[in-house]
Amino acid sequence: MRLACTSIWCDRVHCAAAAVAIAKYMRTSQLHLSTLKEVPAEAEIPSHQLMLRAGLIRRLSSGLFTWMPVGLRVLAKVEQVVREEMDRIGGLEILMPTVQPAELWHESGRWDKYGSLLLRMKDRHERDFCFGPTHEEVITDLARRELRSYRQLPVTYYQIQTKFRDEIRPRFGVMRAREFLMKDAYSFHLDQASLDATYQQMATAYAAVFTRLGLKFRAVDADSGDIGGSRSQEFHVLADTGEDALVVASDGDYAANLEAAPTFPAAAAPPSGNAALTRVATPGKKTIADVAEHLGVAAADCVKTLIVDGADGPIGIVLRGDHALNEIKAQQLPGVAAPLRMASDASVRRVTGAGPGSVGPVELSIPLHVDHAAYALADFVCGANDDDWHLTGVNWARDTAVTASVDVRNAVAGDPAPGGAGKLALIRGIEVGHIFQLGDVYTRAMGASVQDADGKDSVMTMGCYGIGVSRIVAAAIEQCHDERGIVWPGPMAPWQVVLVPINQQRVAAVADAAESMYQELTARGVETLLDDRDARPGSKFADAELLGIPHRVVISERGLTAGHFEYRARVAEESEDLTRDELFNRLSA
RNA sequence: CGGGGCAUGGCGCAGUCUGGUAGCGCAUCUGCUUUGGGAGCAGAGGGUCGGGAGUUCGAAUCUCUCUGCCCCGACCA
Repeated sequence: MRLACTSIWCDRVHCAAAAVAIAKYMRTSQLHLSTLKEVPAEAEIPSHQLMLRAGLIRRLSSGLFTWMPVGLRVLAKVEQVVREEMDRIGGLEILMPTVQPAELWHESGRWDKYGSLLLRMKDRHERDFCFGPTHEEVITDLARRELRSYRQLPVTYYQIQTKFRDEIRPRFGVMRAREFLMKDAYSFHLDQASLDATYQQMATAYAAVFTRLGLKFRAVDADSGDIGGSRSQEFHVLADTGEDALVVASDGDYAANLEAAPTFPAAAAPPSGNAALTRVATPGKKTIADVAEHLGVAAADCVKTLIVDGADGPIGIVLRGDHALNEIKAQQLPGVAAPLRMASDASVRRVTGAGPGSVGPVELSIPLHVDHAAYALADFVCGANDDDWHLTGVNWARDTAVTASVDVRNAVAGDPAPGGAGKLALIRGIEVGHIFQLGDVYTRAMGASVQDADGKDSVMTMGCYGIGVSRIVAAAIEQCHDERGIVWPGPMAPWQVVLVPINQQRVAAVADAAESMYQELTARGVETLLDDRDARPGSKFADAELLGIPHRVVISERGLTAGHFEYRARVAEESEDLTRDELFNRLSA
């Protein structure tokens, strides 16, 4: 859901520093490379392990990381691609403060709503501030001061800056850090049509960013979450280790985050079974798996009844035994409390007469929401509202008062896709971008309006658009690595080429040839790393592969004698011998 | 927030059960040799064993406490 990544200060000054860094450290002897053979114990997933092993980042504290020179080069490249694509669609780059006054958050109502994700602090005058986790309040404040006329609209501001979110559980290195680098953009409009147009431009720009970076990605329908507003889409880098489950249609281009994927009723009315309603003893069987095994039926022939808190007392939600509750859908159901809370065991017992594990929809007097798939069952099994007893042969029409069903479960593979676009498949992704149409949630709360053509005040409508810049770095590694290390897509690689002279400390011809090639490639604008360390070839090769540099050129005495250089792509299994001209052609391509 | 685990040199670990004054591999430094897949030999430096308190003649080891980090969970009906 949330964007998260890690952190560096990044304003224009910083970017200038990064550019200097890019120009300067090109020889490994100057670079203070510190690669590790062994995996640090703290790292669990490949990207985190490799970022530590390759010396891209160092941890300061939980969820806080220092970007080391090589990592910063990669981060700066991602940042620059994002900046160029924002500029291309007319975004205006600004830089807002990271520290924000509480007053603005009171105006939007989020000071209380945002909870402990917000890092709060006081200044010397005991005034409340927070470290910005996002900037809707600040930008809306800016917009209401700066924007006077509809003639100034639409406008899109963006910044690339450090965010801090006090995550419940930071993990996976910069993948879900507390401090991270984010590009956040905000657009302001007079009407919905204008917002639609910018939103669509932004979607196109995001696709351009991820395409340019060389990543496999997918745009998916999404829930808007805490930030508010209506329409939203997420951009996910596809990787099996991704934290988010996505559904994609077999036909067409429909895709959605699992939490936002609708499911549909199989039929208008439930089938009528003919089994007799029977009470069966299920001593000690609390879970669907236990009950199904005990009775020798499939989990899909059972229903489970969850009791959740509601505004006017507990509410039941009924699902097919093998299906999972979708919390976002659940908390949008009439009467259900948001955020979703499971009822206490005591209140479950009070309203059902049984403890959790023996609850069912038959003769249950509280409001019930029954999922479409559960409603499509006949002769099913459910709890009897009596401890250690279940019912079999249950049928909705005959045995309950339920006459309708709702969508409250997670989709599963094989479910029909919306609009008849075939079946859904499940894949995994890492959320690296999210675009929202906020409407007037913030502009209305904070009084951001302009004069329209009729000279009347008109509340602006708003969109917001985020990219997790630092998370992209980790996501790219997660998507693209092998047992030897990182395999950067070219546009993200810290260098395009690494030159590995062998025995250059002793063979002057090798050192000279390497230096000459280094100078020429650099002059041609090819980002080249010269491994001039007095190290054995094996360790240079291992580092080049760990660092994931796309192209490697070996300069050796025997190669020079034979008139060739050994070239090998990071993704290739074999090397090939090329002449100097062939090599330059290859590397310039 | 709940549960679990861990904390010993820069990194990875052993030693803790059964108390006796700290060890291995990698890395680092010096010298010699070596040079096409993370070199060999010889030598060296580096740790008040996360902090504090306690028990004991004696604590990395036992007790209490604090802190930090990691993992799992927050669908259970």
